[in-house]
Amino acid sequence: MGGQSPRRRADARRNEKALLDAAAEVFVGAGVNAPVRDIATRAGVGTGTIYRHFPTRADLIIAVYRHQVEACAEAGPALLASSDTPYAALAHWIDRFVDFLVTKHGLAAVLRSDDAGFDALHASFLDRLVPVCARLLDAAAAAGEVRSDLEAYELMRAVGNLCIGAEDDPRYDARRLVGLLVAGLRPSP
Amino acid sequence: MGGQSPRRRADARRNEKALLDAAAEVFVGAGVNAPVRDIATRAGVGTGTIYRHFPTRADLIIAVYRHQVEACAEAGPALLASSDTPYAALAHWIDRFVDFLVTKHGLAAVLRSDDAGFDALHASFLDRLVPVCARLLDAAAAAGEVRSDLEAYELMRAVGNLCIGAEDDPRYDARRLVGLLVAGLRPSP
DNA sequence: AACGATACGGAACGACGTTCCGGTTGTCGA
DNA sequence: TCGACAACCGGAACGTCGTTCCGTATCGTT
Repeated sequence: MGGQSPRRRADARRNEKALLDAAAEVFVGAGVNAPVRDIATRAGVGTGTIYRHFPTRADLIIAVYRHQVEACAEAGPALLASSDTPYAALAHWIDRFVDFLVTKHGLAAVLRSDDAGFDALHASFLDRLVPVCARLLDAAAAAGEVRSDLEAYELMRAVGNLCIGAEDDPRYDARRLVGLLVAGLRPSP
Repeated sequence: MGGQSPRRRADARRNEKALLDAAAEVFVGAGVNAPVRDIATRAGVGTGTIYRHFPTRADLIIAVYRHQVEACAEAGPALLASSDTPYAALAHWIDRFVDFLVTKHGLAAVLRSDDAGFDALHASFLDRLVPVCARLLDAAAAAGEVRSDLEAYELMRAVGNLCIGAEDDPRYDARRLVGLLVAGLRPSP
């Protein structure tokens, strides 16, 4: 991967960028489940164009948040190197992931796999982040700071689930609950 | 509440029961988000009839699971009386709640509030169960077994969220993760 | 300038939740 | 028993959504 194969037409490249920008704006206001037509209108293109560039809605979401997911992934090793203990690094990294999810309307809700069609998004995000989480988790387990019988995949899904619906309910503080879950990771006495 | 006010027509009562039975069957196979038309067909009625008896889909879901929610609510005080410690009672009760959610396809996913229109279901379930949970939580807090800075509402929502998508993913064990969360409730050392 | 490949726009399709209304059927008083 | 009226029913119809399809416009090249 690297070179964009044969070189596409100028209008195609222009429209792809317009769509990404429009989608990002619409997502902020109306959540990741905003109607496709709204995104197309905002970008000034037809609905057909959106599907030519992003075969499924999940592909569009992936593209919009690609950079942020990448940044989160890269923060993992950095935190491990700069934190006092592996457990502290894990806790901070998960905080960062939670911040990402909570600030994107409805993104967490779409991370769950049961809605067919979002498998691609599910896989894309998790494929990138689970190994990072696994490294932090393993380091903490090796240091005896957490129990060692939990998969990173399971932890990531749990954190994602805990973030669902956290945007519009002042009585529900996802950050705190994730903190509780992470606290529950410590080895039983 | 108690007496069904003026006494409805016989066919109305018959259809309501047929609808409840049909919905329960369809929910098992296709989840609580099964198409309304499927339920109407299975019950042998038109789609209009379903909305006359249950103004919104949430009302139908509430009616279908009313008995099980009630049973779960009643188990709370019983567990508190029969368990060794309040914390054990809380843990068992939450296990029971998790069993309920996990065995109903997609029910947990619909407990989150962000989908407008499911507010009624959200409120109905939580209004009944949050006080029960609060009593267990308070008892455990009073015994010094758990930290005391968490609302029952928040805990219930967290447990509900953790159960989302637990049916169709063998790599995700909601019961265990809820267990971890409950473990995280213990006071910090 | 002219041509072929490429990409565009938006009408069209099917599925869904929900509403509406003409026809039917229970119920109750006479 | 019977008629009339309110209650109730079925399913067609509407609006919204994601997605597909195809006639047309545009780009890049010769």
